[in-house]
Amino acid sequence: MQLLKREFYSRRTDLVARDLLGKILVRRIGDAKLGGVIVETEAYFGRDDPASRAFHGKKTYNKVMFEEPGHLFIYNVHKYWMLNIIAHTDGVGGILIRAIEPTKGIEAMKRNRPAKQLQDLTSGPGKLTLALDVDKRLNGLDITDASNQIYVLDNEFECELGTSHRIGVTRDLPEHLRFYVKNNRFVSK
DNA sequence: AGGAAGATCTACT
DNA sequence: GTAGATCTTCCTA
Repeated sequence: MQLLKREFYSRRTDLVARDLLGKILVRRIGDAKLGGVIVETEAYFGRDDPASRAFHGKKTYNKVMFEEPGHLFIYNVHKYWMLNIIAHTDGVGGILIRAIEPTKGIEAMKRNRPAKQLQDLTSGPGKLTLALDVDKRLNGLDITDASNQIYVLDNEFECELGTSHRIGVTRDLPEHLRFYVKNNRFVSK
C-alpha cells in the first residue's frame, strides 16, 4: 500500500477530511505496528471557524495548524489528547480523527487502553489516542515519512458516506463538517 | 495566581 | 440521561 504524500493534504480541508475515510492510520512503536481504518473525521478551518483552535489566531500551542500540510497537531481537551492532521490550501486548517476500526496490533492497543468490547477500543477521539499511545510528544510530526512514528497509507475502500454537524461543538458552522462511514460499528456515538 | 472552558469519557441512576 | 472526573491553556468573563 502507498504512503499518502504531501499533495494529498494540500487540498481543501473538508475534501481531505472526507477522503481520509477508509485510509489506514499506522502508529509504529519500535517494531510493533498499531492502527486501523479511519472511519470518522471532522474538518476544522481557521479564522472563520469559531470551533477551531486556530480561531483566535496563531499562538504557541496551535502554531502547527498554520504550517505545512501533512503534519500532526495534537492538543488536549478535558483529560484527553486529540489527534489532528494538518490539511489546507489557504494557510490554516486541520482534521480531527474521531474514530478508527482497529486492524493491527489490537492486543497492544488493549494493553494501552483496557476495553471490555473491541467496539469501545478506538470509537472516539480520546479513546484512540490512548489506545495508540499518542500525546503531545508527537505534536508537529511529519506523517508523510514512513520512518516516523505515525503515517497514513492509501487504501481501496468501498463505503457509504455519511455527514453531520460536528460533535461536542458549541458554535458550529452551517455546513456539515463531520464525515463518517455509514453502518460501521466503530463510529463514535 | 486562580478560575473557567473545552473538538471527552466513564460510571452511575 | 446526567454528573463528575480531572488536564492543558487562556484570560481575568
